Amino acid sequence: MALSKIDWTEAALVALARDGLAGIAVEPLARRLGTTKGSFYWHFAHRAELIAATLELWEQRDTTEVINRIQALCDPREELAALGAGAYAGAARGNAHAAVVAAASDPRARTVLERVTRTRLAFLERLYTELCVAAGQAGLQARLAYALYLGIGELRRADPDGARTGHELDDFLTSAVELMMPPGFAPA
Amino acid sequence: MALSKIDWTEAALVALARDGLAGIAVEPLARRLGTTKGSFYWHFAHRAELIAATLELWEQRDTTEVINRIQALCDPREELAALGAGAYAGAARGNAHAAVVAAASDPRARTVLERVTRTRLAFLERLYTELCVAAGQAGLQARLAYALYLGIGELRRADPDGARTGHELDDFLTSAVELMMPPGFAPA
DNA sequence: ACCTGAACACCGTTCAAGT
DNA sequence: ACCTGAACACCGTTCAAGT
Repeated sequence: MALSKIDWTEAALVALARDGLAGIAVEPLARRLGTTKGSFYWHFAHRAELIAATLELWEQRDTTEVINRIQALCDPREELAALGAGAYAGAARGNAHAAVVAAASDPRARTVLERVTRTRLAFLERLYTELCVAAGQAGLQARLAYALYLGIGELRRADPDGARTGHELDDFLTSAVELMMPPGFAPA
Repeated sequence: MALSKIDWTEAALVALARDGLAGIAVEPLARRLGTTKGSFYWHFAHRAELIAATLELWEQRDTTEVINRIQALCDPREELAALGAGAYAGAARGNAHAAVVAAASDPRARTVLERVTRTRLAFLERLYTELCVAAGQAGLQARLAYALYLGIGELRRADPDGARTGHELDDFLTSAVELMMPPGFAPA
């Protein structure tokens, strides 16, 4: 039965996380969707259009929607703690982010990645401002926290079994959230 | 004139950093080296063999040799500070690391990446032990520092112009090195 | 409106033949 | 020992033809 642009884009997002930008390949996707390449070229002008749609979908899912969910907590300390926990859990869910970073030499990937990065940094900076960090320091604090967030995810992907015991992992995440809190604030 | 395995592998490492695992492609490399695909298949059994050689070369350059250079400083605090500075500078030099992380679903990439990660963590853990961090804490400290190190690099690749002024960048790196120092130690 | 199927160019791989 | 050049399979792209 008839496929839509969305069907192709969803499948492409899965492929992006699995095999990087190169994984967004028309023929393999067509096979997986049980259709032909000709079908694809009805919905999209070319592969580049699918890539653009996939990057947009990734931005929507992993940035726009995540920020909305976190903001619903309405307590800056809890929001920070949730981000700290999400750094590790999120890395398990998918490595689309890793794929986009690796593809940063591609102008299309770079554009989306920069927008996502700035949106996330701005969100964090606002959080620190709400936590009464001096206006001049909130940006620095945000960058440090975001670097730690990114690194936690990357470390997990690089060495999934690195923390042998659940206890080690708890200590690691607790310490990470502590580092993300502004001085004088206990984690929520 | 006659090419060697090394010539191909060096070119492949450049391609890996530029275009990811998929960038290690026989025909484009042959074109760049001014030769034919047939030449490649004299030196290598197949593309997979070139990929393996490239990952080994990456490990050698970006882990083995880096650790040797850092260790030559012979002062744990200076070594940590050098690593902190290198986190940012290194990200500019190449994103082979990002390519390998993104390719972590590939068993060959994952194997090398895990070995590199454990080697680096063990090096950091020894550094913290030399800095008199309690034996039970050095591992945790190492993981936090390495996550921050990775994240700094990834943040730079994601948003190269994020720190508008050189002053902002200095503050960022100074704070990062401070976070990497064990409590009670001033940066070198 | 949506899809199939055949065509062609590009890259991985093989291999017989050249120097 | 090292390389060329032709061959073939796979995927991006096009397009005429089908429902």
